[in-house]
Amino acid sequence: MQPQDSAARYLQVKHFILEQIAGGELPPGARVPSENELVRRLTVARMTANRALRELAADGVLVRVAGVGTFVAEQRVHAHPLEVRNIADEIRSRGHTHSVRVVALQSVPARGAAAERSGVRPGSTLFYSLLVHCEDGEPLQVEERHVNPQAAPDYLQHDFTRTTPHEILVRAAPLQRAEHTVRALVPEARIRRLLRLGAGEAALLIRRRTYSKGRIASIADLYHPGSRYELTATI
Amino acid sequence: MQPQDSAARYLQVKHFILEQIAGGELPPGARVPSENELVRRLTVARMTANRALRELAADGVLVRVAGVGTFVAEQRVHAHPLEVRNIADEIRSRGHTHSVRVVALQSVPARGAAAERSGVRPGSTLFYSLLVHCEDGEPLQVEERHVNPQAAPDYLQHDFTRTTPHEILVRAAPLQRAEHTVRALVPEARIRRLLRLGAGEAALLIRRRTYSKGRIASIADLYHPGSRYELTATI
DNA sequence: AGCTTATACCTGTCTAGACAACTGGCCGTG
DNA sequence: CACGGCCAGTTGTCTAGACAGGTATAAGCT
Repeated sequence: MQPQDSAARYLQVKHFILEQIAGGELPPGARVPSENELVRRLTVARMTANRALRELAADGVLVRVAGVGTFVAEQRVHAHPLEVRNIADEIRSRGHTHSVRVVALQSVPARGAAAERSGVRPGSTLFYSLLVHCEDGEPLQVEERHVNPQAAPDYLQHDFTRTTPHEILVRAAPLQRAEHTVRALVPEARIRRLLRLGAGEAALLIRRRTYSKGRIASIADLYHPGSRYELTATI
Repeated sequence: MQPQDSAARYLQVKHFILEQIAGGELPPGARVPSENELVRRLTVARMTANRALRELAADGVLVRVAGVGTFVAEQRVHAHPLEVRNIADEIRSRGHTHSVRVVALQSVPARGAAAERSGVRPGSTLFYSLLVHCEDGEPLQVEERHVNPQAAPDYLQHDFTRTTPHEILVRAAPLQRAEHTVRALVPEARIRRLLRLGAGEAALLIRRRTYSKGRIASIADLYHPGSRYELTATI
């Protein structure tokens, strides 16, 4: 078993490909280096390159055609399963650019529904952030989040255009469990404007509650435009 | 490339395991033959056995622990994050009464989008059902379903007020896999009326594709009122 | 008894080589 | 020009062997 800092070779190959997709050197439809090419360039065995490409194909990142080659998959319009995965990776894995707009970032007193849902006593302080994640400039997710200060004391100090809230939380404390609730709704005007939705358009809301050390670490309301986002899961 | 009728060895190994799970010889939690055991019993290379077990683990069928062994995962199909439970069970488990109204039940020619999604050739026959599931008389789900006749030849003969389509399909043929797609939308008038939704209300659409014997067995579009239904998942 | 060590077994990974099957293009033939 | 065959490149798979690292158990020592 390789230690974390020197990842397995097949993971290095996967990252080699994924980074080129994220960086735009490999746009959708582009031909990916063949297995033998990877063998030469990365000095690995063909089986290792094969495993990397095969797994990326299984994830839908690549498309392989026997006898022809391996190509970057055309943009999948849908998301991956309901795993705890951040939207930035999801967008980048489609080869698109991810950008964030920070609408609000502050500490707020816990009160009313938010306090009740967070499980903290009313009056205590919560961190609050409201971000808009865009794919190629188009808003794809509004992330409204309340964070338990005990789970990430330096939450407000981060630059959210560089790291996502989820990454910060994961780094601060291991997340044990996540509860998801998925609903369809026609959002209030505030959310609608941020997502640039029409008046009658529906949104998909994923409310994600993450737990760390037995306490609620964060509650995130993730709004997505119903017309441009869908969740997929395979059992 | 092996021809279809003599599957690849690693697929044979996967089937060898899957059949023992399906047959009950390997209940959840049971220890699966180790890689070396499979090498001896099935006369394959260890890499081949390794790939089979690794893929089954990636699918969540097995759980592997380095240094210990490989085991059948606990409750597979019924505990997946996005498991969409039988709506009848779900309603009854809340202590409410479940009732069904059969709006349509017929065989239809496969054409257009439905044919394409089903993977059957245009012109062949599909079974079609349109049901409304109610909780205490209130519509909670519109179930629009296309069924592959090969998966359940006697589909149209059943009394859907007593058994649900899903139960019939499970009984007719073991379901291998299900794909779910979740979307939010403001439904067309036809669905809106069946759900007794207001003009601007959102609906949660779950499209469920089930596979049996490698073929699509059924495609179901499940519409739910956004205001009264939500999907929950724990990871 | 309690602790340490050796050991057998397990998964995880990597390698080098091999053969099969598919694809596209090149080239010669009719 | 049309057709068929050859060929290089690619993916798909399988093998036998190797080493690393984790885990549980048994043996041995204090």
